[in-house]
Amino acid sequence: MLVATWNINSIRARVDRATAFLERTGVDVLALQETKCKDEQFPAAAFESLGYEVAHVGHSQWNGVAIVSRVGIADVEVGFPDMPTWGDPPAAEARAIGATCGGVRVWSLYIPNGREIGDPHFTYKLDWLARLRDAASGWLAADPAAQVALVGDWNVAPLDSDVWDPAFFAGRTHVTPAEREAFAGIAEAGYTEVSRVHLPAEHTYTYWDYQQLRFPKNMGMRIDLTYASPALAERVTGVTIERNERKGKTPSDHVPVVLEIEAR
DNA sequence: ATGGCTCTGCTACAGAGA
Repeated sequence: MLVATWNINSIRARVDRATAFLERTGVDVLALQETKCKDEQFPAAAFESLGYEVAHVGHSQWNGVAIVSRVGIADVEVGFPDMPTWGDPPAAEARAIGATCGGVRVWSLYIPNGREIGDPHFTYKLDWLARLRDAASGWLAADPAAQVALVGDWNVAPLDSDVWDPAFFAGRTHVTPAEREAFAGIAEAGYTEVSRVHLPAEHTYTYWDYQQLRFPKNMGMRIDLTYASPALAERVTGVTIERNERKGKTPSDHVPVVLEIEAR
């Protein structure tokens, strides 16, 4: 089974890319982030005509996460337990959706950006990751053999070698010790970040800014990552970063990351 | 690939992204 994650940066602007990607790769489960639309605006028919089912949550032009699956999509859950809220009045944002697909509990996650160090959004980001750690820890406590994939845009570069120039990021978000510790909390809860296990090379990126010719110069970041529960991690036989999806006309600034999972 | 940002709502620009 193939499970992929992709920050698509508007599903309406790139639905043709997404469907072409599914047809080309045969991915069974695709987790999307930054769909940037409301539920009724999501182009579900384009996926359904290819034999996929869709679960989506989106409230506005911001955020939005989805799971697209051709191996079932059961027990859809919008948001995880005790997920932090944002705004005034406080409300749950469309940043997490879970579903059981082909026997794997897949979570499509869009971790808050944080904006600037010290910004309330930065505190929100750290809190969001801490609550996710607690939820993920609970899932393993309830079932140590759980098949759980936490995939998405984490907005954290765990290592200095995950960004094109650590000096550029000094004083910026995504690389601070606080963010990296919050990200590591998921590992401390028992999960393995499987993309690095299979793709350990430094300067392996999943995102390149649209500005300043960052992609042709390969000045990117590795922020689209996958935590797998112990029982799932041992079934992951390979990971692929679909770098070519950053090329061509109107790409997303992120590319898909594909996990190959062996059958049980 | 041969270039120096893009999406949304809205219709002028502002907010957000990272």
